[in-house]
Amino acid sequence: MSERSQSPASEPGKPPELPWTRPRFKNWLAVARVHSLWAQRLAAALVPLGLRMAQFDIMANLLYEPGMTQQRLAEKIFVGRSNLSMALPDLEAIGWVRRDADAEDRRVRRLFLTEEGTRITHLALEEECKLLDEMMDALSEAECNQLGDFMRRLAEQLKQGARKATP
Amino acid sequence: MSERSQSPASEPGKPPELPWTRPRFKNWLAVARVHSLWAQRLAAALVPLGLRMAQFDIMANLLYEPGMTQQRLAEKIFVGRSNLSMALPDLEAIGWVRRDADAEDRRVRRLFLTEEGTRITHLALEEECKLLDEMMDALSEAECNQLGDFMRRLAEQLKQGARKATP
DNA sequence: ACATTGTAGTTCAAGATTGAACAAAATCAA
DNA sequence: TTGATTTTGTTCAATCTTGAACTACAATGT
Repeated sequence: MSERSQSPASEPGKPPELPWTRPRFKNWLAVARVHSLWAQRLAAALVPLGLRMAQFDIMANLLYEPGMTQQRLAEKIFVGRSNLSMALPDLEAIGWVRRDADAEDRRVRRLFLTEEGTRITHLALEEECKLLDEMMDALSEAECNQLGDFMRRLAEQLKQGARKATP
Repeated sequence: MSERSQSPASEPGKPPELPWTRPRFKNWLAVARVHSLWAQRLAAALVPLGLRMAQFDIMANLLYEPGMTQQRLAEKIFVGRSNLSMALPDLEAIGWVRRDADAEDRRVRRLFLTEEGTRITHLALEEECKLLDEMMDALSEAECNQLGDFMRRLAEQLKQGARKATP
């Protein structure tokens, strides 16, 4: 397993080696850069729809899985529960999201898109797909799938490590 | 070029197709997920050093390229100039960063890590590399390099598109 | 020289995001 | 039942981030 072939850990005495020469570091940097660029482009594309990124994230996930609790949604979009407690009232006020009481568990609020919310979310997803197609034209279909494969493996590995750190 | 093979754009009348079935969409989602997971893990690893992510981003870049102007640094880390105007005084007060006047251009402030700032940044980079090695063990060296290649191509493509949109 | 234009950095107000402390409801253990 | 624990969501204060308006300086054109 753990090859650790690319880790010339800094030895005592010598000046610590900078990581920018290491392939893993450089390659991961490229991931971070694309993510940032993408976030900017997407956010700009959503402005005409009056949507902010955080709102889009919420609404897209509600379209995909209606009736989620806030707890579950927060986990899915990697955000604190308090975040949703702050954001959802706004989306409710705009009229894009409904929060229904749960019959079984009175603590829970079930989240749904309204009709208008659904419409906007579809529009936003269309914009995202346009941008995505533009960007992904740089890769063949096989390469794109490989990218996905790599990323799913990295996510798996990260979650493993998290389990190890929090037993 | 532009194949656009994976875009079944929603036709009028039919219910719009959800993008989660599309390979490009799913694969990109995996990228976003890994990025979020990574950000969380890294932020947690920096807490013991008393560093926040935004600060680490600044300091790592100053270690890599000392003497940058705020303008240039802002571009490199994809934040607004005002962001740095807010963050840098804190780093100065802590004593991790210096802002020197430029002899040639009196508008400019040249940014440098202090000795202590350099030390902390090296420690933080070591932590990052540890996490990175842990995560990247999921990929072979060749796969890791392929990932980097894909990402650099995506970044290039995105910047192309940005030029088209802002001529 | 002087006016115009462009660039570097700051300030400020508005909006996001977070963690900690909290209340309400459910669950579990006697 | 009662009491302890866990889970769900909210509130609040602190921190982050941003865009627009602003100051100060530099570069350019005439």
